[in-house]
Amino acid sequence: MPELPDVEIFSRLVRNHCRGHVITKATVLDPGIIEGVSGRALDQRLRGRRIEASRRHGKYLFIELNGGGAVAMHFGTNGSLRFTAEGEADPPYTRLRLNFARGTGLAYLNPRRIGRVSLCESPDAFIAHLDLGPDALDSAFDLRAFSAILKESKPGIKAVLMDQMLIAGIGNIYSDEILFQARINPDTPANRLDTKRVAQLFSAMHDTLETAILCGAGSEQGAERLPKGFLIPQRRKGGHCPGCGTSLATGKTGGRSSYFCPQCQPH
DNA sequence: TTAAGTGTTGCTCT
DNA sequence: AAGAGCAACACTTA
Repeated sequence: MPELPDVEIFSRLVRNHCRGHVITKATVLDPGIIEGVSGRALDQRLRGRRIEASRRHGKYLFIELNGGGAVAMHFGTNGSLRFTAEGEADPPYTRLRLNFARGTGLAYLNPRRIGRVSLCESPDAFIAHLDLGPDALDSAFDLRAFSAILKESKPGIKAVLMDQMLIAGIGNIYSDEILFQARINPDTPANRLDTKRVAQLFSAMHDTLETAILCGAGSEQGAERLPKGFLIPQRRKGGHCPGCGTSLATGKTGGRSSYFCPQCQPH
């Protein structure tokens, strides 16, 4: 679930509610989600640090601290972030909590415990180390750069959109949505898309991701607030194309299920 | 009731 | 060597 739009919402939550706050304590409720440091070391390194900024690259969130360094978060399959008020109990599945003065806090939730939190010297170094591709919404990542990547990729376009080393931020759900909006079949080899379709796809990628952010993806009601014409609310067994009403088709790529309209997205 | 499906990443296998 | 398959996990649906 947490793909680029969802993580963007989390990033804004940190920016709006946590920026400027000093961490008084880091409470590790589940050491399993922390990578590279012990719970004790994490607490020691975070105590007294102030949150300066929040930024996102692909599906990763970076909480930047004064004096350098950042907390890097990945949300796996169903993680999320919640700002907690004074006296508020930890939401279910809270794995880590950053405590601020006056009793407020930031809770990292992760029911399935897939996903992780770590410390890094700098987001840029972290991104380089993981060899992540450009963020899908980075303004420097233009049609020209997008086109160059597709031209050199022969796998199906869906697999290419989801490859974090090529383009960062798009997962199983939004790749289906983007391809539906662009009316392109998920199995089309990326390097076989003509110039016009590549431009349509690039535009659909931007529109879809930006619209999802505007609709508050990541929040509980996110999916329900998506505009008419989106595939996601119908993306299930027995779902129908929001455009033509045709029963959605399903496919499998690398163990991931894809949903698409056989009418609007023909081969 | 047991079994399959879900979502992301990283590893193994071919 | 690219591509498939699976493990990690907890929960829901068939």
